[in-house]
Amino acid sequence: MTTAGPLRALTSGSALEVAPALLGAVLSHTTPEGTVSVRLTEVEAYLGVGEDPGSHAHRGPTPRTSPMFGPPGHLYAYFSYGMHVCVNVVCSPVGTASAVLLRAGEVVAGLELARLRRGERVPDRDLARGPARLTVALGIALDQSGDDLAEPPFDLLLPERPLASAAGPRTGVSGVGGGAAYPWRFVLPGETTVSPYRRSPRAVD
DNA sequence: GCTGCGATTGACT
DNA sequence: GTCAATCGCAGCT
Repeated sequence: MTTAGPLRALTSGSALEVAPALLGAVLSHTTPEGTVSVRLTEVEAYLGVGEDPGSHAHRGPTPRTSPMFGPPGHLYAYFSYGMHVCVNVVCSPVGTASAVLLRAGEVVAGLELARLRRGERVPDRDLARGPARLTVALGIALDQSGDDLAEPPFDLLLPERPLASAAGPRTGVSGVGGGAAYPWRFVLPGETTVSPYRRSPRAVD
């Protein structure tokens, strides 16, 4: 494991390079209640303007998506379906707007606090399985969008060398072919905390 | 100004 | 397996 420093250099590349490198990384978030750490087991890459119709940045910056156009290594959080918050790591030079969506992970520290946030009856492996669940387990709020992941209350530890990963179709993306047209979902093979694949309800064949 | 829809989840049949 | 909940944003009138 290294500190978040190298993240700065790492995130100057394309989301397609950064996404697999983030697998196995441990993201920590500290609040007055305590610290929760999640080891990332599943991520998804999103590119910028004109490159990726599934990306929020596809049509250019808006107040919501502006953090995606900001410096790399920062957080982009957005509100979805009227009730869920999902988090991305911005990983492109200023103005490029590519990012990596954190889809699932394994809670490796702060288990009790994560259980408190997610509910006592939730199995441990489900605590951070799914993008909105991961956000809740970490206690990240919408107003933290744009914050620097290399600064407190955050910490991001990267694996010393990239782990073996597998690529697959993106989930939850509508349009022709659904997410299958963009195989930019990366997982750690064999992990039990990888979220079940679900095609977008509106995907078109 | 108004309408439709989404990078989802959890509850229910 | 199916379905409702819920709201900000993009696109259109």
